[in-house]
Amino acid sequence: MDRGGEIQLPCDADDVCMRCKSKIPSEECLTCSTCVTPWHVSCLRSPPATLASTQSWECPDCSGDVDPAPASGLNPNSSSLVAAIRAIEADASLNEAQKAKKRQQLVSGKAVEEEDEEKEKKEEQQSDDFLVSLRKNVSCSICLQLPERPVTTPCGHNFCLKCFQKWVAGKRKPTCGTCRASIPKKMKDNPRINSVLVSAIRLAMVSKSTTVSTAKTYQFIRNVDRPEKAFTTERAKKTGKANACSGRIYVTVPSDHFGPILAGNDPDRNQGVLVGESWEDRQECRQWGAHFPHVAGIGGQSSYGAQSVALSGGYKDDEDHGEWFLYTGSGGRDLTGNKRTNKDQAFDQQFTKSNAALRLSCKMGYPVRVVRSHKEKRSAYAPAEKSVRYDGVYRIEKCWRKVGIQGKRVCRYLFVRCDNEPAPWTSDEHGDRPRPLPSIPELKKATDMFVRTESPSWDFDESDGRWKWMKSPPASRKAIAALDPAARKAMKGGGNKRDKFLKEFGCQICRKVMSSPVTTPCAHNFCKECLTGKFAGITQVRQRSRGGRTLRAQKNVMKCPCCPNDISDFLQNPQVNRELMDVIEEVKKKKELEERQDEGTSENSAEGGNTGSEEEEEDQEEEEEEEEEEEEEEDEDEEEESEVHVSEDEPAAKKIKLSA
DNA sequence: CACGACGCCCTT
DNA sequence: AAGGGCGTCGTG
Repeated sequence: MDRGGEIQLPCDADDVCMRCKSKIPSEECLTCSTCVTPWHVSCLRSPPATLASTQSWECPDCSGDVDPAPASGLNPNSSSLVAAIRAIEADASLNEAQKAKKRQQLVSGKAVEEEDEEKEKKEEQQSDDFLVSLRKNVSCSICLQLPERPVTTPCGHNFCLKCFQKWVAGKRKPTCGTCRASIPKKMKDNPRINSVLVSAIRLAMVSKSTTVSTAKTYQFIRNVDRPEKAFTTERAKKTGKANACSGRIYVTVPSDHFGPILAGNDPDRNQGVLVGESWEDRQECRQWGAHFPHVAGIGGQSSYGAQSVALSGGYKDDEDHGEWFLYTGSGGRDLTGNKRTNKDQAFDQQFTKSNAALRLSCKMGYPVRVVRSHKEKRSAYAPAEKSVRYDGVYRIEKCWRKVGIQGKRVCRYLFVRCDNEPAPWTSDEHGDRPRPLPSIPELKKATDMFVRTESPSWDFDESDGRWKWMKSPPASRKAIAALDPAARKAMKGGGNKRDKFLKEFGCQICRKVMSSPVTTPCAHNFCKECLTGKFAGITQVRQRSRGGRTLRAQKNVMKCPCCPNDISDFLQNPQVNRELMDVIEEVKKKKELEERQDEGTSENSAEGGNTGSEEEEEDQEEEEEEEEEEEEEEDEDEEEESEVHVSEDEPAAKKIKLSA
């Protein structure tokens, strides 16, 4: 057989596995968590072993498992069925009923929802100008369709991944299908999805059906232009995480959200933030909304309440007993000299700022999220691994002040766990039950004692057997106010789809819309000038000499500004992605024209509004805020919201597929 | 707009 | 092992 059969291959745009050449029902597809490419489970040499691992599964291309498969590598049918069922079980976007239906379909050999296809076709016809220009300019020159899982060659041409792979398969010296330039071996063996193109296409597909885009997408929108991996400036990138840096917030809760983060607030995974989940560092923890401040230990507002605390070992007075702990307030430290922290307690703490916020949460009986860091060395309950872990919600039963270990007064809080999920350190199957308060010797010397008198907002419902909001949680004030000036500006002026669209084409160096875009083999996009400018004056090879003798020239490694890849070969002759450039130009032109005509945006007329784009945007904001408030009242099990988000992401990819 | 904050990496 | 030093973002 041909050599291509030995190489592990994904499914193509028609859901045909490129390895076994058979049409694969979606139940037997696994999607790579990195490149979002579908793969036929039973054609994988090493399919994920556990249920849990299917969720963060990486395809052979992304995980580097790219050796030729043994001839006997194909799995028999029975195991493919098992794998397919596993895949269904792992699909977090499905509820139990939907899973059951899928399993049934799988066994009976039937599938596919026809109505959806109809609907999507209709939407296809009302395609807006983005799509038109996308289709016209950015198409795969092999299949002439919008590229599915687009890859960009160093010569600046775009293809579907599958088309590209078919094109280069078996060729010893492959050349570009468009311009005949030779394709480097690395690109041939390991093409990378051009994610900028992906999201641009997605955005375009989504933008024409956003009339349903509702409430919770707001916070999501706010963050789309931020990097997934946290970094900001070149310097920050260079110094890694030495300096706190910005990154996308993955959840749709505002920073003043109280209580657990539910599945409906988690558009990416649709599972919420689970007790026991952990992250590399505070920054990553922040990105999942468990604890927003990336340095401070208390997340909260003095006149509103505290939403979360971190136990990181920074305050010696902390005393951790797992289900309950004594927490120390913030401040009282000398931070002169540009310090972020200081172990010495220099002054008395007061019930102000975040300390007041905690006291308010105590008074109201709000649930407070708790994260524990590995840096807390003295606690038996802190995670052993280098991580920050979400441990569920606690209530503050009382607070006071005392003279701390270092001789200054500190604020003190008694936290008692009240979560419906068991704590990470127990083997219990159930969460907490109301428990008697522990006796605390230090209370004898306490001053400024405060105990909650009113009934708590978050309490145990005996009839339900679970903790829930007994009074509605405080309405979020952050949905609008939390917008940083830049994002706010973007919402107002650039909130329309065209501007968002242009943002997708931002240079990773100058952050502006790319002038002449180039795409590296590692699939990162830059203005040509920005990229070449970065390496100006650096020669490809370095001449070395010693004692008057000339030594062998050494190659200079040139790292991609976005990843560790060496792009020195690409830099010898970086080609502008003309197709991408044409799209950008076209969108820009249209935008200018519109601005000159001073009319409201014409797309999205399904809403029936003749309002200008700005007004429309503002209206949406208000609507969304209201929904936000009402939503909070609902119980944990409610998952209406989830579909909204799924429709924001999933079908977008699907639609692209259908159109191809 | 100034500044605080239970971080994080690097150098000594 | 300890300490210097700094991008950030929310708070007030």
